[in-house]
Amino acid sequence: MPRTGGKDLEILDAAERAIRARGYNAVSFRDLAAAVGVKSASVHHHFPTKADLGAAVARRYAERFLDALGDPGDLAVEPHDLVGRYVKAFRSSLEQDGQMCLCGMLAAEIAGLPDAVAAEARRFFILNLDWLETVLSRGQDADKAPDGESGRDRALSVIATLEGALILGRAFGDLESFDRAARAVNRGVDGESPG
Amino acid sequence: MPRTGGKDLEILDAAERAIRARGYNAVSFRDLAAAVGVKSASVHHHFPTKADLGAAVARRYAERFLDALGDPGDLAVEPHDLVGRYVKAFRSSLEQDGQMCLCGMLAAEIAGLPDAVAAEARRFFILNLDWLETVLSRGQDADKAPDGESGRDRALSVIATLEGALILGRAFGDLESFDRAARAVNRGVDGESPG
DNA sequence: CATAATCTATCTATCGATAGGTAGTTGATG
DNA sequence: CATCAACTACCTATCGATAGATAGATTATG
Repeated sequence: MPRTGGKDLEILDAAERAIRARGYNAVSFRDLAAAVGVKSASVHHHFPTKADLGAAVARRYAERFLDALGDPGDLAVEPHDLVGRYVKAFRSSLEQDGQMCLCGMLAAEIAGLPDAVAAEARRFFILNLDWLETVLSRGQDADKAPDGESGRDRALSVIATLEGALILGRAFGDLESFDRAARAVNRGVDGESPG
Repeated sequence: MPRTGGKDLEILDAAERAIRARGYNAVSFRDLAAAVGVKSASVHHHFPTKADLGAAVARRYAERFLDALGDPGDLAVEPHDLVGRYVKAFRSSLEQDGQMCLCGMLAAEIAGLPDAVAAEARRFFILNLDWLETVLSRGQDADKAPDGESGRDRALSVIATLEGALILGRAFGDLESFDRAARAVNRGVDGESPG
């Protein structure tokens, strides 16, 4: 077997976990090396610079995240359920040791990041907006958006609410704050004239 | 005159600016000292430890932020206008060199912060939720919330959306992303059955 | 044997923090 | 008014720890 380098993945896992917990600038090669059970020089062997490592972590994260969401145009799944899946993807961040969304964290720190890392973070949001816009455009039969708000606008507000809900969940250290903040997302999608 | 120590304020200003731009862990005493025109030892004279400085920055930020919002129970101002003022307070962050909300940044990094700093960040959100809940309870005449959603829930979603909108605005480096994401906040407050 | 992976050892730069000293101001005492 | 103690705000110099990164030797693998 060609062996796809299990250590690479171990390092990426450790780096992702550390960045999501404490931020890019609070992560060191020595910490990661200790977590994986090697010396820091070995981490440099797999990822020459910290920017290389950070960009690789962000790229893998975005890819995995989008894969888990599935096809936004899948007619076998209702838009409502796809949005529910989307909310759940964010919620699962918090469930794992109260972690942030990796790219939400990176975007907050963006002014202090290497260009390559910042670019990957931006890419994550572009891909997410595209996915959400596709889903939301299916759910709206034109009469659902009489206020001139575009699907892109709704996609932006959905992502914003969920990233912010993660921040609140972390600040208060609970899942309930996230759930209560994120409730508005479902309401906005199911249709908003109750009476 | 007792001289209220103008240098303290200069240091707090520089620290707030740096943390909001790049995060707590990307800020050093030497950077701040250089920005203010003194040596790093002098910064320690005013704020003995980094935790002291971080907590002082967060406390002042929360106080100033709440002061700017004014009285949430002021009957001379419509709830709609108070929420508009709230959105504007967040938007002004982005207008100043694309900065994050200080406490949004701290909450994201919270797992890597000294306890005293984390506590101040939490306090910011408590105070904001209280303010918003007061405003939103005025705007709802019960028939506006038939879905069993509490004022606290709405307050959580408003803050979440705005913190997330700042993240998007930073990721894309523009004000438009923020404005489009934040539009949902105004819609949710003005009432949501367009007719 | 050749290559990949890991090690030891070390470099330079910077981190937060401290020690000790020097002006300049303030306030009380004689 | 003159002197002295106390305090404030800086400074220089340095500490031990850690940062990212590199060189070169060693080990393991195919």
